[in-house]
Amino acid sequence: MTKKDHTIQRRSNKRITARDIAVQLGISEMTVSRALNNRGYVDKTTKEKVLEMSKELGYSPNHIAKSLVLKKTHTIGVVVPEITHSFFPEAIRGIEEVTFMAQYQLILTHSAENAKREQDAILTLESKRVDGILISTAQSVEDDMFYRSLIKSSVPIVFFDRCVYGIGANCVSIDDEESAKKITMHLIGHGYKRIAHLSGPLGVSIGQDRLNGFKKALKENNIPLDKELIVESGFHEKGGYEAMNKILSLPKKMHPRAVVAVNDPAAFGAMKAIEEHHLSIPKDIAIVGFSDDIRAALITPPLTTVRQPAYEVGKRAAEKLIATIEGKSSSIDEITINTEQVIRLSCGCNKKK
Amino acid sequence: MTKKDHTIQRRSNKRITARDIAVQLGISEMTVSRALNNRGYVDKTTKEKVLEMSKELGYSPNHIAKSLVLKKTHTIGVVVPEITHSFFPEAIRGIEEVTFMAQYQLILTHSAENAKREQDAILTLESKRVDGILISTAQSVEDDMFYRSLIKSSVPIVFFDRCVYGIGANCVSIDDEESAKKITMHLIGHGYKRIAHLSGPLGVSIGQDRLNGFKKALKENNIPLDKELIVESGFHEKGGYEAMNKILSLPKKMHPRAVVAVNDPAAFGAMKAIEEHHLSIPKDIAIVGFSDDIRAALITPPLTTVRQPAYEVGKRAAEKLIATIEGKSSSIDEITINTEQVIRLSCGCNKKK
DNA sequence: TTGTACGCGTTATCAA
DNA sequence: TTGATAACGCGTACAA
Repeated sequence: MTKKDHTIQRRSNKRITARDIAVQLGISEMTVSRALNNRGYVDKTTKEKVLEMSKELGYSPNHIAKSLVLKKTHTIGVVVPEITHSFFPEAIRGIEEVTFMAQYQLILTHSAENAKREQDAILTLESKRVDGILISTAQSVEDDMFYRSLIKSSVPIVFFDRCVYGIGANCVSIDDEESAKKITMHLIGHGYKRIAHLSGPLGVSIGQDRLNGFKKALKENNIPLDKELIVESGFHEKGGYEAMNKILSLPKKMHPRAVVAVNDPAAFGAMKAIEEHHLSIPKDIAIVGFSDDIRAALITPPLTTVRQPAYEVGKRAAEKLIATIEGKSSSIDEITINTEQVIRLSCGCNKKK
Repeated sequence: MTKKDHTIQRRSNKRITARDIAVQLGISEMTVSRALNNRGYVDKTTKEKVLEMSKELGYSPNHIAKSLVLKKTHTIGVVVPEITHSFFPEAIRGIEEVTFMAQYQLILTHSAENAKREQDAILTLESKRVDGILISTAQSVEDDMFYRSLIKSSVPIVFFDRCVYGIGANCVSIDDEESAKKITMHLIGHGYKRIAHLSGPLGVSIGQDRLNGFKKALKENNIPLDKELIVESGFHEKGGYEAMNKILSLPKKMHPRAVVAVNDPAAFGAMKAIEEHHLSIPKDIAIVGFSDDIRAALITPPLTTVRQPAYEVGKRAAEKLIATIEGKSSSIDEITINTEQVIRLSCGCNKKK
């Protein structure tokens, strides 16, 4: 039991356990456990010895064993459709800030917009016994059933950004409908009447919501809805480009005077198409996006858009999840985060007023 | 043991275990385990029954318990300094692709460029018994000692992008020095002689490496090094702006004709400073960046830069780590990934040739 | 082909 | 203030 022994003890590459410390000190594992976790009564001297020996042996507590008995992993699963979508790194950052403070780690999974992969990820997360899961769903949402049984399971869930509604699940998202309505109103308020919409995939809630907001704005201003001016573009540049080309292939007098794109990448694609048709933005066609992509301010002309506070969404979702995990919240909430309009040149609204 | 019983069995919100399945079927836990994992001999009929009952009860295998006995978590820890740095989402995406294929999950931690937080993260990852760790270090690297003892521990480590050299660790990174040298050579090749460098923090390897590459290029072309033209800007826009202002506060005839920025954000800041001095890019001062930020192509004038294959870096690092974990690789490698020059207008090199 | 005993590293509980 | 025992859910090794 001399110092030398301790050194020798390290020989094998086996991990040091609480038992090793106990044996070295000639005490029981329980005392070691208590000393290391400040739980129950431990003699001050004993405690110091334990701490010292723990350092000397390079002890690293085994959280796996701890989790098994405590039934708590201090781990949260995060499922996102596409890590590189500029929105998600920001959102993850918000999540991380909250979970870091609360001492949870994050298992990050990426569904690649694939429902099957998403389900597998969630199942794995359950098997890893995460304490809760944050989900932003893939585009190809198939069966509600999976989510319905999921929220009945013992793992707390909070959806963020892309939610599944109507199944009694927690959700933190942008007020997509309201925001889309407002930005459309903004165009209308500046005299535009004939307005097109490049919509997201209608299977995804935000695609549907933004379309609805667009429609509501028209309706409230008694502007008739022209179905040919609503084209599904999806969330990417390519889709925006194609959708806009489709619209521009209409007879000239049917062209829109303004375009509301479901998001900025789609708007970028559309801008390319508009330019290729030798039309000017915003003189011939005004355009607005959605998301305040980092490129929006730099493109020519700078794109008017709706800023989504991604960090805030992630933060609030994580807060709600942790509150639920720790029993401080039992309600089911649908939280919406306010957006902010960023008026730039692409909508041609600066001059008119 | 009738069907009815199974349903009743679900009452409590306790998790279903292999034992529950065994009891329902009147067999042993081991048979259940074997059936579920396709290991050893199991009667075909028995196996089917187990699988069916497993589904019926909604069994989710407890990976925590599994990990404890198998001493393997199928989890990899990732430590990045700043999730939102455009480089990292890409790199994580590369990591994710590899680990997904190999059936590992990712615990993502973020050090916020803080060495202390990074160490805590690594310690926690060790306690969670991850099978390996991928690290991109924080700017404030303090003691090698921590890393030295880390790589001696039982957890395989691979550094990526920002490495700690000279301690015998695996590393996958950009050939920073070579790339910086090449882009500087490119400027020199187009007639620029008086060239400034906005350097990164010299405590970080990439800051040091790029500076060295810059110096080498000058040296090989017998261009004298002017210390006043090397200013530490750090990695952000603000630092680039300030550093450039410092340079522009020199007497006019000491101004550089070209600038090599440590990365694109720093270049953006510098461009702002140059414009505020009513100087034209590239006519008065040419500039090049490093990293091919998503904004580089859109800014005016478009920025010449060095594209870093972030996805590739992440991918290779993950491959090396998994190979090490699974005993298919035991060498210590320093892998460098080639970069690619993206020549745009900011360097004024297009016209001259 | 199936079952039994034991161990993985930790903590809760109760006794000393 | 400390220790012995059992348990968390699963897999290995061996026996049947």
